[in-house]
Amino acid sequence: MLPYEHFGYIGAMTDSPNDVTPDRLRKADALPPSDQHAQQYAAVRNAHETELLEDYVELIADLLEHQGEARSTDIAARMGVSQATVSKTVTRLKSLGLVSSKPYRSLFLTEKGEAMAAMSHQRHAIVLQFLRALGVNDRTARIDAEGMEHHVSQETLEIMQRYTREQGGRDA
Amino acid sequence: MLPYEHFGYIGAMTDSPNDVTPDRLRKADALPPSDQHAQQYAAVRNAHETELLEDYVELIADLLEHQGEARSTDIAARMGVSQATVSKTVTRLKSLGLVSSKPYRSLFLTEKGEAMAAMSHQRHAIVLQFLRALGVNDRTARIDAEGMEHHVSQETLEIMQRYTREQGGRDA
DNA sequence: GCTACAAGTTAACCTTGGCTAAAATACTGT
DNA sequence: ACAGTATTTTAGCCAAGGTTAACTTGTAGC
Ligand SMILES: [Mn+2]
Ligand SMILES: [Mn+2]
Ligand SMILES: [Mn+2]
Ligand SMILES: [Mn+2]
Repeated sequence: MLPYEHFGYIGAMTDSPNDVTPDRLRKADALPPSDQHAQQYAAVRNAHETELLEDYVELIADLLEHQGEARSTDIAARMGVSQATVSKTVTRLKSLGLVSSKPYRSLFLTEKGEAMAAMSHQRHAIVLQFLRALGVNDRTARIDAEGMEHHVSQETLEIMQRYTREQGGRDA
Repeated sequence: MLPYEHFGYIGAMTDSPNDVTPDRLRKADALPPSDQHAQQYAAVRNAHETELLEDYVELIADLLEHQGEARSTDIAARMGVSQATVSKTVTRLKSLGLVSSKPYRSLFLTEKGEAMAAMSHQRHAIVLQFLRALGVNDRTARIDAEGMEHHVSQETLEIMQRYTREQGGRDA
């Protein structure tokens, strides 16, 4: 079921055999101090806690804007999961005060939900536009952005934005 | 417990009020076709399935290289989780044929585990070096790379690598 | 106004990835 | 050699995010 039964990638871009990497690059390979290292992983676990919620509220906002309402069938279709899964996640979103709805009716965002959706949307757009500006194919850029967006710091976001702005004028 | 109780970010970089965005940029905001959208999310769910395994084998390889052995105490400290958690995850890694060890002894990678570690390490390095080349602070770059690495396509990796190579000579 | 179908919910189940507390094993110093 | 400490494993717990199957509710057509 899992991949990694076979590896085609390595070797193609492995460090060249006669390695001439200067030391300033090589020594960066050492492990970071243990506590800093732990903070890296903690940040990732943290991002994973809100990731799905962000995608949901963002999608709900998009549906409200582009289709007028956010039905859980549409969410299920767009997320590629069952309606039961959507139902359960929506329950969680409601209990977190991000979404409101009456049973068997369309979904809405609370103030808090809208704020989260706006932030997520903005961040998503910055990452997507950056990837396109870098030269990544639109289809691929959308896939990568969907995952990357949740792991990009404020600092990096700003740099991406600057790059896109400067690069944007060049061609596109 | 979860964030998003308060938002400081928005407004700082929201689309400017008197918006002059040309149409070619604006219309990209439309939702992608439903099935393509679903594939985006599926790709993310997919990445999440192997993410932790990749981080583990990568860390084990690093420990073997830099400390001579990979003890689960060290893994627990570096990952910032309890030893019980490491023990359970290692059981899973073994059942997947990525790690081998005798009970109460140090850990080793199988062939398959080493292949996965090498790939993961390489990808991780490309992303990290790219972020640094972009101008992201090392500490931040490490945090972002730890999460981003699992969501970067081959295509994007190659572009990142090229950028780092070209930009690398400029300053640094 | 019924009937049929679409949409939404609920129940029961599974895996992953965390935790704490307790038990088992290994290691170290005297 | 063995006492005490450090390490590893196990057991029992929990939440998130997924599934299918069965049930409920809403809605459109006739
Ligand atoms: Mn998003
Ligand atoms: Mn996303
Ligand atoms: Mn990694
Ligand atoms: Mn990682």
